[in-house]
Amino acid sequence: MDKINKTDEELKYCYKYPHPSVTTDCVIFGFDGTKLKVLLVQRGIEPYKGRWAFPGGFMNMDESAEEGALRELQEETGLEGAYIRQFHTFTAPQRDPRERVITIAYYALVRMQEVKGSDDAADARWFALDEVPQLAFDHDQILRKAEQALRQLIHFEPIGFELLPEEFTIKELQNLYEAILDVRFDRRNFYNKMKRLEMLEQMDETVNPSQKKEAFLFRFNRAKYEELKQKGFRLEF
Amino acid sequence: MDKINKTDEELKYCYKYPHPSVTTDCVIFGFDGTKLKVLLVQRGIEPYKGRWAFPGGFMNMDESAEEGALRELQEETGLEGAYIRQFHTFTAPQRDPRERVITIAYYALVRMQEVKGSDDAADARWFALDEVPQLAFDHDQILRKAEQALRQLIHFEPIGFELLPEEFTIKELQNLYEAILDVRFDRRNFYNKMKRLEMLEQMDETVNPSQKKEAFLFRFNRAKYEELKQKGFRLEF
DNA sequence: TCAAAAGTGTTCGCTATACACCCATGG
DNA sequence: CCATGGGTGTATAGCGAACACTTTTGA
Repeated sequence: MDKINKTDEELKYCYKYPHPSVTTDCVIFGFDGTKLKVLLVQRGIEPYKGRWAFPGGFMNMDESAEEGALRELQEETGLEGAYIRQFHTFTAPQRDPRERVITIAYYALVRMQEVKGSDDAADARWFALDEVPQLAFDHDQILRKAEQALRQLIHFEPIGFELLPEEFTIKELQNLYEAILDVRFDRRNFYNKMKRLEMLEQMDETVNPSQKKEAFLFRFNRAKYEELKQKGFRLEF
Repeated sequence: MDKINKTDEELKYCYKYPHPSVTTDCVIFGFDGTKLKVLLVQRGIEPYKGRWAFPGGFMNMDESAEEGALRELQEETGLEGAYIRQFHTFTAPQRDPRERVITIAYYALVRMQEVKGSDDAADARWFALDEVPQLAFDHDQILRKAEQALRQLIHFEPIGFELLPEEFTIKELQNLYEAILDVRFDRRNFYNKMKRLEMLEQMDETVNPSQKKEAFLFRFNRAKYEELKQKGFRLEF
């Protein structure tokens, strides 16, 4: 169960009662314009060597869990100050076969375009949500909980801000909502709703590659959103 | 900062790197028919001796955080198998002046009537939400976060089940929703909405003490609720 | 010239909201 | 007999859901 004595190592941090190790793990969500994706890293060591897992690591004693998660995220993706959110702490006694480890799990919403070493890196890769392989440890469970949490948050916050590029088409926005909520919307109703809400600002540029017809680009009107939210409004679908 | 050497104690649990202590704390919500309340205990020892705080304690190495929280809850209130839910883990490095302690926070929804040693116990007392004094540690912050989490959950789950007695009046149900969401509803619209949803089962008994007119008692029709939920329905206000 | 994608309405039914009336009870 | 609280109904505005027409462009 718990290894009290580790042979031939320096064991200089001693306590009267046993303490678990504490890690942070980060489910990094991205959006490619069509599908929701997560960034996984392949484990190079046992246990679960070769399996994919979420990036994460031990929390330092002089940082909060959030600071730790942001540090790990920076190390993995190069992103500074990404949008992250704590959603659950996983504590099953046997979740790590080596010793007692609890993990404080965060999810991050990032723009895939801004993440270095994307699709082709050997040890870090984006996976579409429906193509995620079996993961290390209890990370399957962590992913399910992260999806749930994301689905909840979207009812209260305009998450699109963080996952989409500055400028995007209405169709991309709709794809995003459909991917997160796993539903289908009527194209025209979605458009009408967005227009009524007045949260989108239409750009002059209409460029859109590789389609039949050119599409307008939009950007979020964050000020307008904050104003609506203040008045007790909630973004709902 | 971190005490590596505690004098004249047995320090038999040793690690290569420092480990934080891990506790669970539980925000226990109750409802008296009018106001939302929380159960606090008064600290008998330093630090923060005399201050009120949420019940909680160290997580054992052979139990999950949830089991730990349930155990603490049972010890404090005598309640078995209460409805609890993890909502956040608090990790600020200095949140405990003695040593590094992180706490996994839960809230519990209980029926005040079923909790022993209620309003008059010396070291445990119910406080209305707007009468909570300044708390120990970072528990003020924990309370705010718990309220937020409760307010979120009420949009997706019929929390009334857990906080109200088996039988209740419509007015009590309305008071509960108003207390949690901090809004006011029109009495007649609330009644109509409940009627349309068909989630309430009217009892024959109409007893209601100390009022001008007798009021009907209702109970939740849990089966009906589950059925609606299955069809993608969400309880909203 | 045809298929596919995008911009823009219109209609209808339901629900949220505002509001009114009657009944019972205790002072 | 009136003030208070509780049960029940009705009218209206606005939103969600279903649905249609036009335009552009590449094959």
